[in-house]
Amino acid sequence: MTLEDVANRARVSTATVSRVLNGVSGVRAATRARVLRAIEELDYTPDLNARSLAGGQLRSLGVVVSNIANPFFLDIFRSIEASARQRGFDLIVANTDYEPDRLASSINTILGRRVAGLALVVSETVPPVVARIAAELPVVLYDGGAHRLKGVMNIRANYRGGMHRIVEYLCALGHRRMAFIGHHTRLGPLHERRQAFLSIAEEYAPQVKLMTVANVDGMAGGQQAMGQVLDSGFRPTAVACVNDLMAVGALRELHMRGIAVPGDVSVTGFDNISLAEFATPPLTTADVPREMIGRLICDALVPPVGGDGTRLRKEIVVETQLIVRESTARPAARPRRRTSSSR
Amino acid sequence: MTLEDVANRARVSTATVSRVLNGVSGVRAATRARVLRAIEELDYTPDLNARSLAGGQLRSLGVVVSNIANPFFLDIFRSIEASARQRGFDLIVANTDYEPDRLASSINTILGRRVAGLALVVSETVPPVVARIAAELPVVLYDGGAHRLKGVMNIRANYRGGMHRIVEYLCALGHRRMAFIGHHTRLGPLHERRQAFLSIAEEYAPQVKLMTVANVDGMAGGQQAMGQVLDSGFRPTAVACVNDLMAVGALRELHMRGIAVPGDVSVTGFDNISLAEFATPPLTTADVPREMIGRLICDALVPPVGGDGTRLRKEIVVETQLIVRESTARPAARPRRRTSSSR
DNA sequence: GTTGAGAATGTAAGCGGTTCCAATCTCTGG
DNA sequence: CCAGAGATTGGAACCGCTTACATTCTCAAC
Repeated sequence: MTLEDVANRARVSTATVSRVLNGVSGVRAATRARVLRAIEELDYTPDLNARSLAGGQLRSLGVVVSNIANPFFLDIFRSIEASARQRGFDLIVANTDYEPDRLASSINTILGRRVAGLALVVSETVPPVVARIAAELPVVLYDGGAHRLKGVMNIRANYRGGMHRIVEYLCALGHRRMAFIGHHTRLGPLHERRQAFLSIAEEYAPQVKLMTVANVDGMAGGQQAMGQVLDSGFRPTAVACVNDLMAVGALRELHMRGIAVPGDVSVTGFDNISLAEFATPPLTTADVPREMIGRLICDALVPPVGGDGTRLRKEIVVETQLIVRESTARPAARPRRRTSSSR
Repeated sequence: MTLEDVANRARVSTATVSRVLNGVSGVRAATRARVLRAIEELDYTPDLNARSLAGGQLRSLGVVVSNIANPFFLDIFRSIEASARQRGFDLIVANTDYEPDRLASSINTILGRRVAGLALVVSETVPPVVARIAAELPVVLYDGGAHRLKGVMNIRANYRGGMHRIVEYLCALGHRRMAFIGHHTRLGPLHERRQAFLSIAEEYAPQVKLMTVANVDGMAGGQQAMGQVLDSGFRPTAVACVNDLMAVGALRELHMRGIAVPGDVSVTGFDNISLAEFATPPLTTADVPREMIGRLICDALVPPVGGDGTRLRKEIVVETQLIVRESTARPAARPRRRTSSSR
């Protein structure tokens, strides 16, 4: 089924069919109806490849995510999709599994499809080639870390602030021995997050004892990391995890070892994925407004219907919000040791 | 950057560049090298649209899933992606949220991109139009229910068998009052699953007491459904859920009401998503080999490198496996009521 | 009935590849 | 040294659609 078939059936030229298809004004109502009927009867589907080749409006956006299995990324993806669909765009996704190499090749594949815009929702540091790409089409980077690329809009959550609130909260509860569980800490943005924990913890409680462990993302990674902490002999009263998924894994390990949460150890996550609420116990975490982020990304990529005079904003920082649930509490009442011996 | 730019730089014709790009034999090594260098220097990316328009090899597959937020579908998707990537194919996804209308439009969008094959991993009943599509390209349907469409290969898990094992197991433990929690039971395949539970339970324990509740997919849906069961006054000793995600939601509700699992109530899931293992308590469930399913789907869609004489098999049924964890146990020792009164 | 502006529709040139077929090379054997 | 088979490479048509430009209609005003 091609445009020509439709044109023949409707006894018009392909140009007219194209006009009808694209809602261009200047087609007589009767003609339009005839064309629409022909389209209907032949149930014709335009070839999107030919369309974008021919220079029609690009109607799709590219999205690259680090780990689609992590609900955090998935939620953002879904939010972008919802916004995009509303504007008549569809999405092309690629997943990198945190491998910088795959980031580059994914970007190429997507670019090969001539998308209208590109969203990089990744925790890897993006290659410099992105700056060149940004000259040709709108590019939005989520969580790109400090690297500020020319022409690339940066959206990020204030992780430092969120972590600040979490650590502050834990300290206020009385915790002094803490551990941090993360993954892929060699990757820029993720490393940064660990640093944030360290510096904030240090600032808040100079006498704090710390340990950080890294592993792979996911529940299994969190469980394993928690095991490492416990096996090391270090007995933190609180464990902060880089995300909720790992926190759930940590909870499991604690549960299996008969360590009560929050009785013996408090655990915190980050992101506030829906699972956080369904964990046992429900996780104290920092909410990252993924829905809003997805919307912002889409807004940035789709040329707004109004004037195009407005250039992209350089950076948008989204705030997080501390969500206190039941995985955190005051530490067990034994840290008096030092105090009592001094009296 | 177009083919022509590369051709000029390498001092050859576009035809030759194309041959190099597609690995067609019959290009002198020296020429090939020259072309490759030009490609490198210009860092040229072929326009996939133009390529598929021109009738080159189609290098992408379309996948439609019902609910990408459900890890079950996500896992299958990822498995397909892994297999596809290995063969040099990439994926175009669409999500229907269980809405039959969106199924139709998703299929159109994907077809608009001229994919090499189409996988429908959906719980909705597929529209008859699919049969027509199947005449043009390979189509695989997962979980398509009873509707056997001409030319469409059907892959499905033996849900009935899995449910059989679950119910059998629960009955063997001594359960007689059971509930079933599902979602979207008006959709064919999902309805079938509920029926399977009903008929099997009936067969196994004629005196069984049953209740079935339906809601939306997801943890929240499971929690709500569990609430409905309890509010109704019915006190089952075992609750079977249509999938793990809903089971986790059910667990949460039980936990909040102070009902012990498996002490007071046993709970089972289905699918064996990774979360099942991390739930509290870990879920007894039926493992559906998603990895294998994804591979089978990909194998069916990608024309095997060997002879093409082999036509698609009509149907493949994948077996499930009972995974016993800690969410199930014998019912509390009070169901003697009837027996004791008769003595 | 003409005329002419503006509306409606048709014509045809690409968009960036692939591939059939023809043209040109490269060699081997006579 | 030349013919001719086989290996390389170039030329150009075409894939399905959009769009600038040309052509044809329509109809009000003269």
